[in-house]
Amino acid sequence: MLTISQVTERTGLTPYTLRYYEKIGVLKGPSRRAGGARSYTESDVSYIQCLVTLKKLGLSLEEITEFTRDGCVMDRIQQGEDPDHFTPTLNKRTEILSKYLLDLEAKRQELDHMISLAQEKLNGYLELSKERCEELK
Amino acid sequence: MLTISQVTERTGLTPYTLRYYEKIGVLKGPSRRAGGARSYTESDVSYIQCLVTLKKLGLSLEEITEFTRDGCVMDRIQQGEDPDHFTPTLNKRTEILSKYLLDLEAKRQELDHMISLAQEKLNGYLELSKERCEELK
DNA sequence: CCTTGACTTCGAGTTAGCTCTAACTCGTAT
DNA sequence: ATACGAGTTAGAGCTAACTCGAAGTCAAGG
Repeated sequence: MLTISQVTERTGLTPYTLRYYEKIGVLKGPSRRAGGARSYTESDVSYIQCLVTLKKLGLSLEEITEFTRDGCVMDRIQQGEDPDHFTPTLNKRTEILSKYLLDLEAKRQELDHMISLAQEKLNGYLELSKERCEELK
Repeated sequence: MLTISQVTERTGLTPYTLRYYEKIGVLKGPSRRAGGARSYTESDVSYIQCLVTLKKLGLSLEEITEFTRDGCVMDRIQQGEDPDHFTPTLNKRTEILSKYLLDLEAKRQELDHMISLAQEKLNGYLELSKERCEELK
């Protein structure tokens, strides 16, 4: 069980931010130790790390909440909870997740495009530098 | 030559946003037609589209300004401007661009990781659905 | 017992990035 | 001529996402 400051070390978020995320419902409140201090599990940490990555990729907290709501269900089923409880919404959730995947893949295409543009420009620079060197001989 | 509303159609930005970007220096002011209305070129549009992509990938306006400052120099050299004028800062710019590329590639790795996580979860759902179907027979 | 340090809540303040309103100026169609 | 639609500026207002300060609680060490 980890304290809030141990979680900040592992995730790069500040304690302010962690408490803020909890307040607005992006994170569920972790268990508490005697005295009321937050006590995080390893699984909490990996969820937060996932959240941080999605943030870096430009998703808003609202989108993250929307998308990761899904993950939980899967985890709960895998941890042995009765799948019948979730069946009614299973198709809906599969649909959301597929949409999420498509979004990610679109993002990857754009990113690949940016990378090749940047590479092109960089090659231009390097060629120019080479020419400059040749001239000096 | 395009009006501001034609540019909004092509880029998805609002006229408010375009003028705002100009005010804070993310975009250079385009030429004007008689009466003072902004008049954009095709090259302006593709620059703005590039900016929008970088935004979607989570870069701040400040980072975008920092990174794309570079592109201009290259374009100006390719358009025949004297490269000697830029030589003093050429190495510096190559360095910035390389860093930019590394950032993009790191982002791509994170994205790939997210994609495979999502795919895994989706497969979990699909398998579960399949099992459910089998049971019904 | 008392200090220290890491936690707690609550609520106010800050920054980035828009978003809109008001008041105005054009060019074109009726 | 006048009304309309699309543009203009300056500046106020708004939302998301933190960020911090104040005041308090608790557990362990001297």
